[in-house]
Amino acid sequence: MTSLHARPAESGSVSGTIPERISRAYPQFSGALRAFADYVLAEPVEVARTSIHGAVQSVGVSVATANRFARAIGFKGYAEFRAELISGFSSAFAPVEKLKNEISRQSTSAEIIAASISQDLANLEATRQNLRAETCTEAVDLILRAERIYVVGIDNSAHLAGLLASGLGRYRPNVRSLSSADGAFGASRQLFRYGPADLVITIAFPRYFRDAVELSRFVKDRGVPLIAITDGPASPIAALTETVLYARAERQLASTSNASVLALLEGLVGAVAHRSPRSVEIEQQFASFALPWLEPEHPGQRKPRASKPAATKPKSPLAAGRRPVPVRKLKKTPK
Amino acid sequence: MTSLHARPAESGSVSGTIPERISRAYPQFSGALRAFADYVLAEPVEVARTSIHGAVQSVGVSVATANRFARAIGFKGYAEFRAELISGFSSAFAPVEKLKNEISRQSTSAEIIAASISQDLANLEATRQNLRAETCTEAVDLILRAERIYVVGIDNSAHLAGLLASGLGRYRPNVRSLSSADGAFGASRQLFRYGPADLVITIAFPRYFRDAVELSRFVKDRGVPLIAITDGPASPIAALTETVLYARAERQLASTSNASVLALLEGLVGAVAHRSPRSVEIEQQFASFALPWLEPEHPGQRKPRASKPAATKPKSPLAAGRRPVPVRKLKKTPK
DNA sequence: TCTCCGTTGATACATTTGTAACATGTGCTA
DNA sequence: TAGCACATGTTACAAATGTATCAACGGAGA
Repeated sequence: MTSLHARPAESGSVSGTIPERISRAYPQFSGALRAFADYVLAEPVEVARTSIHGAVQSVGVSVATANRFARAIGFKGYAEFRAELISGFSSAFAPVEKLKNEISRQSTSAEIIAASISQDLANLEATRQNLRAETCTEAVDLILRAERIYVVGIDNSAHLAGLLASGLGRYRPNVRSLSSADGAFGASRQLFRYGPADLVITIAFPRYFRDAVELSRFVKDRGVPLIAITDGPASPIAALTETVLYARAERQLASTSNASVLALLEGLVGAVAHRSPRSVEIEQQFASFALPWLEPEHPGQRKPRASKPAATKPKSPLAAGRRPVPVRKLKKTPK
Repeated sequence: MTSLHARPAESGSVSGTIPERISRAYPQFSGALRAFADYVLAEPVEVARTSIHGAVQSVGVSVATANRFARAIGFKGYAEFRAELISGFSSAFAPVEKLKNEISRQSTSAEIIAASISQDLANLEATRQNLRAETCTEAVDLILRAERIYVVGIDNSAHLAGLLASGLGRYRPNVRSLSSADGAFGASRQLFRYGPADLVITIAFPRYFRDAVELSRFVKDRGVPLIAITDGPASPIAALTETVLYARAERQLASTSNASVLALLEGLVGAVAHRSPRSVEIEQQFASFALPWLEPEHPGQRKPRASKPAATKPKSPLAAGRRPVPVRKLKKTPK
């Protein structure tokens, strides 16, 4: 990508993703080269994880062929090809890296927002990959079993705590979060009464607030189950409990990104809903209960926005043709 | 890919995904090992694509440390670790796309959370692509110009409104949001006093609450500038103002996804910060002001033994003095 | 202060991985 | 059949990558 210096520019295929490059060069290929190219397309991970020798062995061609292949699609050598192949797995990464360094000069607002969102893409990607199956199950179990649930979050995390609490509150009774009115002291007054049948969920991201850590340690010491939601094993609350969910929340423009954390929390709520016996019913009941407060849905469907034709804007693909679905059915019963 | 799972754990940490292994071994780690582990978690792609030498260079530890790290989490050597790391990328990719549509059967909690996050990835992608440069600039202008700012959000969006308000509050005076204590009536009491010099930001996603729509219409009619944050041109509040920011927030498991909306909001705050003259200063002042409430650097972590306190690379001036991955400086001896 | 111990990095060495020169083989044309 | 062009494989060598040993450093305890 960057340092293709002094190459004899024989073919035009010097950029693009690996599959693109391959299909561009494919017509000229023959025999062994095609075989290898096919294999790369079919089993990119296998190719990525082994060396040139390993790869050719699976295909039955020679190392020379593999090497020629890498050059034929525009790389300096096999090593460069492989490195690029690996990067390709993480789609979100490439653009972010660029943007990261480009901010801070004169950038338009749209660019900054885009960069910020890009970084969240990378965060989400990482968060998803770092999920641990066991821990997720355990967390959901704990939530379903708990008599009372208290969500602790300070400062930034307070809002997240509120969102989590209100999400869980749809399926579980007695969920509350540390509100700014309580403060840590008020929280401790509440938590003093919590026991092994209850549950505390602490959300803490850098910069870690001491109150959050101490409240968590306090309840944990008293035998209250604890779920920690934080950014990595190095976090002070990760050490307090077995049940830790990690979200990556890095941010160029501020200390942490709440968006990726929220994505994790919403996923968690989804998982709880999925295992709650009456979740569908509950949603539907609420939907009809809330009806009077809702803006009347355009009756029937798709009435063209008559009077005020906002005709200035082209219809964004965002809303292209689909009405938001009020309630999604989750047919599922607990095991 | 995930097939290492099944086998019985014979000697401690010999199974599981890389992040699992890391978090299991993490408590015993210290100093350099932690630094390297953090880097692996933070930049897995970078680690995967370069050799052991390249990886350690980015962290600032020695190759020996990286090698020890690989063994410590149960691999025979660094090469094996790297191969496994690479495989890990794919496992997350293929299945998730499927899951999106296949939920509702027996899915594990981790699968559901992963699917949920995947959907948010798609949402973010769409949101980023649909940004309109003009609108973004205009929104930021409005925010910077406004004397007072009121953020309106009901139900779900209330928490988002709170987050936006507290984000903007760092750079602008007189920002408040509709708190649950106020209710719509309380809000109207406030907004009654707002005029053309002020600004209202309304966040509304399906299901659209009538209160949000009416409050917005009310203020707009009185000449108060309005920024709408919603899901598409079909939204009832999109029609009320020119300045509409769209976030895609579709969700399989619930009516809307707040995460992608939040990503947009955080981007917006970032853009405001970027154009605020004293944003860096403000962040730093706050950082030192808040110090007493923060957890001191973690107990087990990073002893100041090297007495080279993390010679961090210079970062964007906007980044408030935080290092996601500490780059440790090696003392280079000339050969 | 000294000694012990754990942690870490430097470096020489072993191994793996990639490259390029050369060899083989096949099919075509004269 | 010789001669050539092209595709492919073999293999020696070069470069890179990974490993093991050992020394330096700093802290804890005598």
